[in-house]
Amino acid sequence: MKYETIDDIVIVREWNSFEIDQILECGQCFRFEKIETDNDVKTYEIIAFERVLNVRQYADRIEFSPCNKQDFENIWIDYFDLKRDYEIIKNVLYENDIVMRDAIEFARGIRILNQDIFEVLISFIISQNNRIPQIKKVIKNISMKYGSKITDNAYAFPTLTQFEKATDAGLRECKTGFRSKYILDALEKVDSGQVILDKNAFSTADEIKENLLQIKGVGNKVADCVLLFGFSRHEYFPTDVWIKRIMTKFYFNNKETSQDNIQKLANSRFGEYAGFAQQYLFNYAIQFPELFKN
DNA sequence: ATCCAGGATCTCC
DNA sequence: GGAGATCATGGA
Repeated sequence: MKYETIDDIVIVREWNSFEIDQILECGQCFRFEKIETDNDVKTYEIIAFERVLNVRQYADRIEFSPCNKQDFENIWIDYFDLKRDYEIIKNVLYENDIVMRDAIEFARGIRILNQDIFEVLISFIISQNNRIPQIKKVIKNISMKYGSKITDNAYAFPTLTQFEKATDAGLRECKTGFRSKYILDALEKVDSGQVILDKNAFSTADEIKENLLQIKGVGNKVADCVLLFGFSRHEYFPTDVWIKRIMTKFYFNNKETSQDNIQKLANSRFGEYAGFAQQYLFNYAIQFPELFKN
């Protein structure tokens, strides 16, 4: 990947497996806005790591702005997972798997973002029994209420310290609903050190998961999302209703099966790339909901 | 109006 | 250890 810096714009001219609309709209993150998409350029605005980033993708270049060289190298290369070769992953997942082939071909430009762990934790607590547009609204409400103002209309996701003034009533004003008590429990346990959101604090991913599961409102699926999207544990395969539907239909001959069987199949078939497979499949499933209507 | 959503928990058996 | 109700909120 080659890039250069002009004023406050970083321009990438060579890349593979990067389509900004697919990366953001595939359900892994919530703090973005589509500015425009036409034939020449796709423009999105992202809020992450206390910054607002504008991404403009043309046929021959991708522009990141405002962005200096340091931020690009210290933050965004990791955030967009730009050092990983997704062609290798896709080739492995392709083998002997016509379903994965279709899912990947449908969105070859997906990448798994490396997001802030704390933000991922709170965001996916909010995601339970909820819809993506509503999740985005709630997170935006929370950021406006407790987070720092970055620009005129962009607020950073609150830090743990900023969340200290959060109350049940305050969170409910942000439309968190019944999840407010779960958020408060997460905040308390992270603050006390009972739950540790540090990539280096545990030797195995299963220990991280055990640690996360102590939080009231964090179950198997939310924990797996935090592991995959926050802790960069790409072998985890978050199994929500959509994954259940698409796995049941295409890998279990449309016959209902247990969560455990789905996990086992994902592990044996996708292995260390299960998390990537999950994102291709999830994205594929939500784009064709009519496939799963009985 | 009724149903359901990137689930988890509680209750009951 | 599985099945069913419940949890806010809002869009279809």
